[in-house]
Amino acid sequence: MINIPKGTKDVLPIESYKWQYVESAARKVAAKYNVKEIRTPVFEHTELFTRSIGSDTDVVSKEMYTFIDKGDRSITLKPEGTAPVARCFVENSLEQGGLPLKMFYLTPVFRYENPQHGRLREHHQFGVEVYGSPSPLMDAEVISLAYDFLSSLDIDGLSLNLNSIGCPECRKNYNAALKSFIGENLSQMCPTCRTRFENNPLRILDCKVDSCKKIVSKAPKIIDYICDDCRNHMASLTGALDNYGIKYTINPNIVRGLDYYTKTVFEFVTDFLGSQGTVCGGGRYDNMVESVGGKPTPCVGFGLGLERLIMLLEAKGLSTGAPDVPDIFIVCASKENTSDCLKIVAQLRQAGVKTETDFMDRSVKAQFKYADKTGAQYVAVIGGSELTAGFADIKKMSDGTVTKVALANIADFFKK
RNA sequence: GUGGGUAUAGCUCAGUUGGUUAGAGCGCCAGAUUGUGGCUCUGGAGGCCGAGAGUUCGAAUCUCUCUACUCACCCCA
Repeated sequence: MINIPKGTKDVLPIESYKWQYVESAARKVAAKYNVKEIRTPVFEHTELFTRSIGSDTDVVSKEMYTFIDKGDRSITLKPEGTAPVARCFVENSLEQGGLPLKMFYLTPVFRYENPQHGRLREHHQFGVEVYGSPSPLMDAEVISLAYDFLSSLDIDGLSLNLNSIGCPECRKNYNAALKSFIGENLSQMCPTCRTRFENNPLRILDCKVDSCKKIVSKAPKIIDYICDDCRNHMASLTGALDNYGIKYTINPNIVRGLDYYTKTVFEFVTDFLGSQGTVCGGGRYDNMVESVGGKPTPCVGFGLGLERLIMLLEAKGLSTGAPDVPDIFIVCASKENTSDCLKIVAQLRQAGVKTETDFMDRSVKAQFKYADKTGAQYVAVIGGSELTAGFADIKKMSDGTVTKVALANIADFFKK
């Protein structure tokens, strides 16, 4: 037997309705905010991710599904949704369509990680990306969209953590402060961090080596180093969130694992999912478009994990939608009537009635049992007597009541 | 990458101090008088007991190795 690859999951027929439920909720909220869908390929040139996400990040340095294709190109399965959108934006000069440009995607993403509860090698994200507006009010718009989406699924009690990691200017100051602090202890740091010290000091903050963590815990905090502009940006954002009535917590420890973030970063976190509590994470990335070769364009967005979202709905006992069921199941009384029954089935379907019937040569009783299992709302037995009389009894399965309906009018019965 | 836990029917699990043809519940299929579901009853199908090696007269059970799954660190969604 060939098994499913590690860290991936099938969505079975019996549970696919849950996905349709959250995906349709996502599309609904996107429409409400005038956000248009964008679809990009599952794979991209590897360089897109190394340049935008940052080659020192965990995602790029050890979690990418990268391979050489038959044309000798280095290809990578998308490890996140933001960079491909930036590539698409630049490649198609989407700024010419007028800014801001608001986009969303529903996409699989791939990271070579060690799977655990709420963490997979392939997972799916609902993401929103807004291009062109530097305004903190747009940050608030994006956060409020995410909040709106979660609320539309009746999710409450998530905490919104907010932080600013500054612009390149304050990052420069902070890096200097960090470097002078780390510099004194550099000899005690791991080799990787010594490289980071030169290339990307900020990355040292989430090193997992114990000795490094110990030193880092005493390091200066970035939020104490952001410039007036960034400070004001944060203030306007929090003011807007107050206006919307969205509660938040300033959490100076959020340093996202993707290098492209600037200024605002945020996470919606739950304590219902064990250690994988982040359901939605995002922020502003004003330099990303430039890093993939476009004109400087401010952007803000988020990614939201659908697997975690569905797990959360289930953990909280909230609705995950309901499977689609047939309106009517046609039970064929005997083999001689099969073609007449199928004719009726075809007519009903043509009229838009969700219709099911038996294809297993079952007895009438067994057909009924099966009809019940499909969740069909109504069942009609059709055989010789019905065909000659031109009428059939339509049985409502929930209470057993029966209505006599002309065979020609069954479709009308469902038009109410 | 580093730890811990678990591997027996489609699913959830029993399996006693190693002892013949490996069990239950649920699910599936078929019946309970001739064309009517849910409840009940009866019967049936379905397992190389994760893989390999070892100990033993004999291993689902004991030992070792491997693999998979799972949870956690970390990171992320």
